[in-house]
Amino acid sequence: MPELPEVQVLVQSLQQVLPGRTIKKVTVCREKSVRPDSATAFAKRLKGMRFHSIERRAKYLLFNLRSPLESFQVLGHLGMTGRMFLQPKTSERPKHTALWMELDRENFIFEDTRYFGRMSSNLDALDRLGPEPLSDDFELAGFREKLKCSRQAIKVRLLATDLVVGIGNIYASEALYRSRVHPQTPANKITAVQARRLHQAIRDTLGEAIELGSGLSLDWAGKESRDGLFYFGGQKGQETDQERFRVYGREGEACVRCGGLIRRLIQAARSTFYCPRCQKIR
DNA sequence: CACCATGTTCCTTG
DNA sequence: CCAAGGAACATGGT
Repeated sequence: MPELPEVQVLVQSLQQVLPGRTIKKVTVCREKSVRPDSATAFAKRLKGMRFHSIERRAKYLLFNLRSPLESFQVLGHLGMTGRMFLQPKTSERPKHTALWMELDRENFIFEDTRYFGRMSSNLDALDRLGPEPLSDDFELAGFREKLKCSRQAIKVRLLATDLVVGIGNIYASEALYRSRVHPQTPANKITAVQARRLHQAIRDTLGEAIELGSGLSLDWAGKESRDGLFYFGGQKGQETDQERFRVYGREGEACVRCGGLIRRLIQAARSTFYCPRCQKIR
């Protein structure tokens, strides 16, 4: 479900419903979904803790937990297919529930079909992250400097987490299209003008997606097979990916800017979508 | 059966 | 040694 905007919207939603609630019990259904902690130690450590607040860093959710005796953070990552939501205690848990927490009247569910996601009380993953794209730490000057250090195609660079965090396969194509930069441009060949446009396009693309997602009502019961949130459409009758994305998933369709045909190519074993007429190399 | 899929890490290749 | 490319993780949809 997630790239940065989807995680941000989820964090905002959880922040509305979790603070103040106590974890009565943690059940780990899939041991590998708690890494690198031992699942039993993780469950034991969380029992009795209370949610204080939830934050986001890159695509990680950070749960601030407190008790009269201690306070610590737990990290969550949704991988490709993770979802988190509250469910009435009487509801049937999803088939691919990775772990669940018993709260008061409801259960907190971490469901993850492909099990690439995880939860952990080990925060080491946060150490190696680049700047947040929507914060002041994401400076144009630094962005340009880092681009100079690699000949890798810009699309592939955007997916690494050292240049800037939070951009995934969908928004990489979208941001490049907006800034009219060809996805195969070597990073060190990006001009000053292109870098400025791309820097702005990254912020605009992610920011607008968060705004859109923040306005959708959520399906907290987790009944929708698609998603309780807004990735790939959210609720029926709402805006779907077909309206949200300008190039992603639109191979063969007409570019809304120039009418040319959107093309798909493979970079680092993943699809990239772009308009060959709008996005020229150099 | 084929191919595709929102993320990240690790191993191999050149 | 380094950068870049690709496989792996696991499950499902079309």
